[in-house]
Amino acid sequence: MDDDTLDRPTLATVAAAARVSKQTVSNVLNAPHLVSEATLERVQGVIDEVGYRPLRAAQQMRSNRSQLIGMRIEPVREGVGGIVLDQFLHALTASAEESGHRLVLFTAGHAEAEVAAYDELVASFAVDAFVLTGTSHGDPRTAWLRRRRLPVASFGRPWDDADGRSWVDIDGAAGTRAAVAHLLEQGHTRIAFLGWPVGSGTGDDRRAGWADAMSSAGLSLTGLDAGLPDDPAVAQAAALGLVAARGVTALVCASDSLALGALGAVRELGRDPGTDVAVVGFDDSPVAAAIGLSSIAQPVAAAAAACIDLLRAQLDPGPGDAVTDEPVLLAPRLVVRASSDRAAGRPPTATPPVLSRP
Amino acid sequence: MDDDTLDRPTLATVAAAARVSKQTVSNVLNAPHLVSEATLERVQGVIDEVGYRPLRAAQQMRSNRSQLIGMRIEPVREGVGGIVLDQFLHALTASAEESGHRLVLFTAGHAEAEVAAYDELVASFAVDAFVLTGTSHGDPRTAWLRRRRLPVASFGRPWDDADGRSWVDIDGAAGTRAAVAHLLEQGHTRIAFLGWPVGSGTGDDRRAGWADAMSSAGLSLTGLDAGLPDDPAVAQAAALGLVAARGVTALVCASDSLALGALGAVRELGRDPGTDVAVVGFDDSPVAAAIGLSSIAQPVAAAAAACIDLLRAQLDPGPGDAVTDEPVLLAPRLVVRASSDRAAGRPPTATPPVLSRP
DNA sequence: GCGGTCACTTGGACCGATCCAATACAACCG
DNA sequence: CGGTTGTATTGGATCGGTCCAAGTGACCGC
Repeated sequence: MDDDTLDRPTLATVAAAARVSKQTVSNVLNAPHLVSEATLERVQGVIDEVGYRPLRAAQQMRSNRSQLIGMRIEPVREGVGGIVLDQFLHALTASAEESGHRLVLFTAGHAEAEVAAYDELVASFAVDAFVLTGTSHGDPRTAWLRRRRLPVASFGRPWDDADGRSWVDIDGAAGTRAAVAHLLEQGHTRIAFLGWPVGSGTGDDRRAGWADAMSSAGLSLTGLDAGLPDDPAVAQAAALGLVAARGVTALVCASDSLALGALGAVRELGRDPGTDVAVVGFDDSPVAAAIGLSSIAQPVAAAAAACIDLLRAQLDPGPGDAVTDEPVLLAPRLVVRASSDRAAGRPPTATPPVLSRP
Repeated sequence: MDDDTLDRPTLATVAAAARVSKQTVSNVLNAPHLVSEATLERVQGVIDEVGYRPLRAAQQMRSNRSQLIGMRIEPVREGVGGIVLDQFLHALTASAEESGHRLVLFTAGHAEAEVAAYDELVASFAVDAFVLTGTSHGDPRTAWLRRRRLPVASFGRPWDDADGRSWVDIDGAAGTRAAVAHLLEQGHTRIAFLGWPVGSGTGDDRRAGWADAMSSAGLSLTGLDAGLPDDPAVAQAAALGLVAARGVTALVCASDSLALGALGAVRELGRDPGTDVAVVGFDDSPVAAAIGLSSIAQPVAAAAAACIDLLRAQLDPGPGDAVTDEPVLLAPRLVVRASSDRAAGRPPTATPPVLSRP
């Protein structure tokens, strides 16, 4: 047995071993219908035997396809918020792999630097496509990419219509609507919303769902809506006021961080979370699972798969794919835990507390 | 002005515009000392003007360097535990970029599939190196990679000595020692350890630090050591016993999940966390920051940089780099928050509770 | 003035795949 | 039986860089 570990087999190697030309080997892999049954089998046998795999770089030189998808990740991590993006990244890797692609990561401090990074990746690496996250109003990135006609899919709506229709997002409004419905069912009527200041697309979306469901139930919204930074301590103070002064018995929150603060307020008032005052978070981060907080889970795996589908449609616009180049809006799923479940009663083992330090 | 947006400039394009040969342009970029001042400037000018960048795929064909580093990420996410790895991933992307490399992600269900993925990456993408995480006893991956003489760095000790010395890890024992020291300073003497069952390298390491510091202080370990699955509910029950029945006033935990459970037990007993009973977690996950839990932070950025250094030394073994091919053990940092700080007193706003559902 | 060194520059082969045009050979048809 | 089709296979050019060996002057010392 010769040591085949030294240098990798090439088309020429395989061709020689199978006594055919390089081109025929190439055809076996890329256009099998052009090859006769007999040679097909023989060549395939040699390929398997020597473990031949075409070198992507060589293919890329002629085909201009790298099979790589670029994605930017944040250089630093913000608290709990980044977790959903990380989950998305994991799912995206898996989805990309299913369609023969791989993810390449890069960082960029600010939007300007990110465009420079795109430039470099497109020019030198020839990344085939990009997945964007955290798109915002007037995003310079989408404009740049669009100008170059590069395949793009974004996770999160580009809140400007001009930024194209190639996006996948979670229907935040549907999530908070479901939360309100669940709380109404539990007998609550004074249901407040703890969200971010008006202006962030995502936050406004989630607020809208709450407002919508409340109005539909004939309930007033007055004084039940808070716009806060994504900080548990701030949320705790705000929730304190809502529960103590305004008779609120349930809080729908735009994030698990805010919900964490809300739980703190409930505890501080000596009420029992879940039984007396219900709290629902958003994102279903590991924290929520760990402390028994009801939360709205984003279907990140489905979102990732949808992103890849969008990219595929742009990469090779086949007849069947033309239709799929449409925005995708996915419904989140409410995960009910002890923090909003009266039926569960007071859980026997409970209550790690949360402290905050001035 | 001709439209240079249509096809990207190549070496030949630049060479023609600067009236030199392709090779000279190549030298300008790769061996500037061979080029005269005058032509250097002129060629550089053209390069900047047309925005030329070498195509990585073409470079790779001759140099056999892809500038890509492969890293596997878990297909599914386990609770809070995976967060450190995600943070590491972010830091690694940044570090890799500084040395001109990029990260390629891939997934693999089980170890066997992972080796197959390595095979594919090495053969077709020509990944230059790999970063491993979560290495374990008798890991088939390290053996395979070692056999191929592929540059590898692992984050986390390969607990078999045979698996090489190219690793970076956090000194868990130093972390728990620091936690014990901090708790002794706060006046605690009944300090328990909430960890995982004996057998996991990481867990045993963290336990050893606690045991070591306790012994050094002349304190007994008997009955103060618990080995549990990484689940807050289980930890809560265990902590309950330790505090109520054994007079424990401080708990050092092998993870933030366990610490979360411990805090629950403290609350359940009506004691005040931080003042009456102190709790210290491990990993400093966002949860810890959010709820005011003291925790031991892993220096992931430093670990990532060290991994890249190890890889660089293996990729081009220069004379200066030979020394750096040594294991790296980094000291973690204790972050003190309200859950273990008597001086902080009872925080005014506090206590989101943690519920668990049967 | 002539060989030799040095600094700079160049042409051409080459990496490993794909694309295109050309060929060999059989079958089929009028 | 010549001509047309169609199938199976092949050779050679090509993508855009890097490596290697060779070439061109200028300058220097003897």
